[in-house]
Amino acid sequence: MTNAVDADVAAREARAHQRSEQLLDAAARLMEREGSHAVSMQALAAEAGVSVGLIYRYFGSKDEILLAVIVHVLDDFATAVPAAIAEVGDDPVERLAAAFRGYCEVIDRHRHAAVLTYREGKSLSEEGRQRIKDLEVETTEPLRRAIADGIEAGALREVEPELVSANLVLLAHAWALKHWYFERTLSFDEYVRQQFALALHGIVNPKQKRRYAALLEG
Amino acid sequence: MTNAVDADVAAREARAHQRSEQLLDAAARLMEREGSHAVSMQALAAEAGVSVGLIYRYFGSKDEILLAVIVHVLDDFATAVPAAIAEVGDDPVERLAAAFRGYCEVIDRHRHAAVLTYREGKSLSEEGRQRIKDLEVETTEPLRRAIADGIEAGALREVEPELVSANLVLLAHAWALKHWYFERTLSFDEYVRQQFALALHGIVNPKQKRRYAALLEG
Amino acid sequence: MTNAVDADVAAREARAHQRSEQLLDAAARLMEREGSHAVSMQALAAEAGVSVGLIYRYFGSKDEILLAVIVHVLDDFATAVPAAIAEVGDDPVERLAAAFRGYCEVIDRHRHAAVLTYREGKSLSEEGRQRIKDLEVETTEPLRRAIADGIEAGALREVEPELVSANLVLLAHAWALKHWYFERTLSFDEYVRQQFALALHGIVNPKQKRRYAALLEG
Amino acid sequence: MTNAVDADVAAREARAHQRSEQLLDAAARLMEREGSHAVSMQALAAEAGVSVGLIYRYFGSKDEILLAVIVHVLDDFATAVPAAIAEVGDDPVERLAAAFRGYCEVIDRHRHAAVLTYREGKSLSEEGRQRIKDLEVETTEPLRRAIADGIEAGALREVEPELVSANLVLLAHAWALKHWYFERTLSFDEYVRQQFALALHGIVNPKQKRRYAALLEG
DNA sequence: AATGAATGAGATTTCATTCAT
DNA sequence: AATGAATGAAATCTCATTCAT
Repeated sequence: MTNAVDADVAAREARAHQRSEQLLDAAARLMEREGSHAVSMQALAAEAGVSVGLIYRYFGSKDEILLAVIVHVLDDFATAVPAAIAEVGDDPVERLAAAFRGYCEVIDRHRHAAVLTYREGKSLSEEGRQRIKDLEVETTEPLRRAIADGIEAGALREVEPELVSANLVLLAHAWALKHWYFERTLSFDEYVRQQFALALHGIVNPKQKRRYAALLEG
Repeated sequence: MTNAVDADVAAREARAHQRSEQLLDAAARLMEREGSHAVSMQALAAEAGVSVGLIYRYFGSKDEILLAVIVHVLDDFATAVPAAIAEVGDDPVERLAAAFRGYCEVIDRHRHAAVLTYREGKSLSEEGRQRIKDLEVETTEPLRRAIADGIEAGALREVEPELVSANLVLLAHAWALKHWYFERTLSFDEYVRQQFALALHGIVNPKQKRRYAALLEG
Repeated sequence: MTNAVDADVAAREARAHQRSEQLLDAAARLMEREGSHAVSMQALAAEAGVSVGLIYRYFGSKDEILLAVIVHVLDDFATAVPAAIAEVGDDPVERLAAAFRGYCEVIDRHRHAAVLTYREGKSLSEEGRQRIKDLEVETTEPLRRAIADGIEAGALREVEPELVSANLVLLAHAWALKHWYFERTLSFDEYVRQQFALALHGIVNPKQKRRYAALLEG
Repeated sequence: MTNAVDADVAAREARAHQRSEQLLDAAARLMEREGSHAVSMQALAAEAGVSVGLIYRYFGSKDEILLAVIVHVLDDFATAVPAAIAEVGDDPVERLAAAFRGYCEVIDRHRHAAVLTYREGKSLSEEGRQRIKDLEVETTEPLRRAIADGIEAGALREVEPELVSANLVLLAHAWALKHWYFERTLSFDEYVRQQFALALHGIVNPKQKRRYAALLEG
């Protein structure tokens, strides 16, 4: 008996989760197509093929949806970046390259949603803003770590990991922020390679340049 | 007779220009204080000390004001960056440093308005969007030029001026975009120097490093 | 066969009655806790521990529930007031006192629901409004009767039983209507005694004052 | 010049006041006709013959309108009751009678709005609720005062002025609350006289009954 | 040239009611 | 008999824009 009830609860939760995803997907699609300012509840309902009222069963307010979209992206970072790092060897610079590429790929997947972080936080609750900041710090940790490791291993100069990782994140975001500009001359792959090469030139230990020649060429 | 009419026209245009400035200033102040989402026509009128109706005598619509604010910032670039360059000598790297600093200073002056460029342009007319893009290209020209000169002079490596200048612009904008993050650890001066040092490391011709030691140290 | 069917019908009706009670209790609890404006169907379902859908099996609409809550209070009067009277002797004034106290006790039991009677009846059906009025007349009958008896017995002055009973009902309701005011200075018992004393002073036959001295003192 | 500006400001304020009155009148009319639950912003706008948006120039929210309607009634008490008292002589009982009649007349003028005070205060701000309570205390002061004077002068028994005045207020409100009931048998004048007579019987000093025979007869 | 009252469309949010399971 | 997801109308409130003065 208990099992049956448990199963019911589980099934319900699964459906609820599915709905949430459906709504977040619709929100992302809508931003993609109409721009992120065009996400009205009516439009979202229409895009998701549900009624306005239903959205409020899954999200308490419009801001909550905005927050969820952002968190969704940040969650993707939290999963994808470590996974990308895990695929390469122990070399800290290669790990950094993998992390940067992973970061860029997530941005590319959520090009319009990714920009939301830069929206003025007035609409977000203080709590939501804090959560985002925490997640941002958390998701950039792999970058900072790889940089710090690289410095310790003598592969990189004595740079400020905080600043350098922030810059790399910014370069990743730039693919979304200035997409109209970059896409005219660069493919995604070229963008990633060239930007990383340029950044690496800025931080690599000059004595190790030969070792990272491939990465430095872009 | 004609002269009198001409004088009238000139006077009128002068007043009109003054009014525009007054309104754009008010808009900037408002964004600074309340965030750029809080700029309603009513709030703008109150801030500028005029009536709502009057605003429509000088701007056809709210979007036109948005456009004007952005153009205003871009105009500041067009004036200030060349001026900054003119103050230093002929060395292309020093010119680049001056240009970057000039760019950052403009951003710092219009911290909230500067972010508007990244706003999705759906609300802007196609014409307006094009104008902004043209101006952006124009205002970044000094950076591109300094980089190209630096390469030609052998001070810089053979990098892509388009990409590098775009990155420098991005770093300047980052002072506005991620201000909450950077201001915790860096003053404006430190930000400018450290970012430029890092960027310069990425593009300087290794053989010229000694010459630019001061700039490279940040 | 018929008997079996009858038994079924009886069982069903019993269950239905139980459910109704459960829902009305939940409604009362909800009003008590959140105020009577906060009774939404969803909240009611949650409070009663049933589904929204189920409520519609027992009540055709929200207004029907409102009506039922009111009727429930009035039913309590219909039961409790005669019972209170039955506990005292034959003296009409003592019967009146008992009736008033009984009336007040019902109000105190349903403090929030009692106020609903004063809600504007636009939401109630004409039929429902009529039913409430009829029940109100019916439940105040014991008061009227006691007053009439008191007059006939010479214990009370020649007052208008209609008006006096209406006033006593009002004083009972006032315990709910102005509870925030009275509870600051009076306990329920004090309220009942003092109000009745005051009212009795207004209607007692002066020549019988000594006889009712205890009640007149409050 | 200053005078002209002052005149402008004064004229504007006068118009604004007129608008407020117009809106409050419309709200009162609407309650009268449709019941106080039917006052939606749309309906109010339609009734007042203005647009929805305009209402928000004069009142910050719907609750503010509700509050203003209530305050309007209470203000009427504050004016009318002392005026009514001023018309009669020095006798405290006659003053009390005048006050009660004044109170009832205000209620009769705002029959539907008067009931709003009994609405659950959840919708009112804490500040608004406090203001109402303060005004209620203030407007009932003349009644309390007359009663206290009557006791001191030996015209009334030693009753509790707080309780008795609350009851008189309640009787006045009852004309609105139970209008459907009383209007079947009593005119407004009869209602006022009979209720006051009854109440006076409850509080008059028995030795002074002859003196107030007229008032005691209703 | 200037005002600001007035408009009304549109945004977010709630909730009584229905219906497939 | 019971569920609760889903609906959609209606409510409150905002704000770009217009227009009489």
